[in-house]
Amino acid sequence: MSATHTAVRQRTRAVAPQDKSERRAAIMRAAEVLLHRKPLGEFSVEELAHRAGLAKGTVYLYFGTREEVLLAVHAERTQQLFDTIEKAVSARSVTGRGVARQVVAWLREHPEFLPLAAGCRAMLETNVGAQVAIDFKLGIGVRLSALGARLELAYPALPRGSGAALLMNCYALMLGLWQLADPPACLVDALDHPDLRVFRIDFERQLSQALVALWEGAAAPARSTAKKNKT
Amino acid sequence: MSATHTAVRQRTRAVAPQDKSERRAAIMRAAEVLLHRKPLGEFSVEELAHRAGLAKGTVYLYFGTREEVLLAVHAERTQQLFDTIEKAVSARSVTGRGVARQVVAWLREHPEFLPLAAGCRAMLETNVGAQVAIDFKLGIGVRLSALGARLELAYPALPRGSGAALLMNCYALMLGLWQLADPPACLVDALDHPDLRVFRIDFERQLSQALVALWEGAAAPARSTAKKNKT
DNA sequence: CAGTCTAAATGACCGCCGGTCAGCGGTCAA
DNA sequence: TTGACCGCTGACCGGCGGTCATTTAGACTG
Repeated sequence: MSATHTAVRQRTRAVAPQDKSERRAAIMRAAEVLLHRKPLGEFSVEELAHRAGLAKGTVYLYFGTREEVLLAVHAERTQQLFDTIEKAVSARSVTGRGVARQVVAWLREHPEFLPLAAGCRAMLETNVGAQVAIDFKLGIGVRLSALGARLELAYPALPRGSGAALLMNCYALMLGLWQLADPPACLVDALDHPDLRVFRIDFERQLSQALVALWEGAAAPARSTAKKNKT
Repeated sequence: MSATHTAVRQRTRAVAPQDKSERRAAIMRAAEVLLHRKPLGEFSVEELAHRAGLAKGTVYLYFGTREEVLLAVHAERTQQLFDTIEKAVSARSVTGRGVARQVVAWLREHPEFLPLAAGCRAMLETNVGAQVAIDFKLGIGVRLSALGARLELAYPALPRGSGAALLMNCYALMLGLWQLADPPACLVDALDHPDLRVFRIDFERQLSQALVALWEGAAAPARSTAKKNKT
């Protein structure tokens, strides 16, 4: 009775472990393309599968949930961002401004990064396996610690142990500033309104300036802080 | 044939404009309660309506979409946060540390604020009428400009016109730092892992310190910035 | 090369949820 | 009293994330 299944062309099968990881990677590539074309909210598994040349069910052989696909893509991109920062920090003389310029340039080349980053915590909270979430955070944590330490070496004014915290602050500022200032599509026409003028900021410029402030604030054990608590 | 409708208890009707706005407010109150109880991802209109003692369809008489309910609640809460900041800025002597302490205290009392704030941009982008989005931004923009101006008065070291930008930077940092550092439920057990130690930060402490750095960076026309571009 | 068997791939199907709308009945002016 | 207006309802719809019985590629054996 349930001969509902039609005859089907099946894709060549991924049997060897290497084939499988290639297929997994192919899905992630397709996801990236899709993220370029559509806003995050319209990212559907059906369309992802279609773009990857697979059936929807196949995607779920390689990823647990829709969010895990997105998280995997984001983890990869984040490592690339770390590469960029690492290169900048390894430059002759490290300044907040110099690093900021590199990061801002990288962001411009990867416009899909910030939307994903902004949705990241909600994904971790909502629909991602605990182990996947842990692995994601681990990948970032390891890199962040290492980069923090390297930063302290390259920039001796930094108090010992505060390198990673400085990086987190910078990342946080970047993420939050984008969420505040990047105008959603439905608002672009209205930005001329005088009371919306506040939001017409030069994202890259303001980000740079704020990063420099954080940078210098971390280097100089802040005056008004020093006298008070030092635990 | 379609006498599928059963006999029904109807709620007292909101006829007068005031009744209507009260009902609208009641829905928002119910939404707040729901946000206390459940994570944002599990916020369903069905349950919202039930908690408000209404049918699902009735909610859509007062709000256009699920996201518009959330946005309305968030707008209200944001105004409260502005009130807090305004009070802090009106204190005898304004310091970054003083304002930071007030804000952090307010955040602790309103734990549902940051998750909503983090989802805010995605909501504006995805499923909110253009006019609603504009009104939301307007409400914040007006307040932000005013508060920025007042901040410049209270804190003369600030360059003219940079008050609102400083506030935006502070808000951005707070928002981003929470997204980075506040552990999702599924990660709380794993935080003992050495490579996750980086994320075990004292949110309130790190936020305070970073805010102070931004504050002082804005007050002192940054050294390394001054010599370079000034457009 | 034919036969056998493992498991990769498929897509129809399920349940959930945001959103709709035809109909019910409370309210109030005439 | 009455009838029209309109606030409210909840069954229903469509879309989407996720499942799983079924199909069959293709590895392996003799």
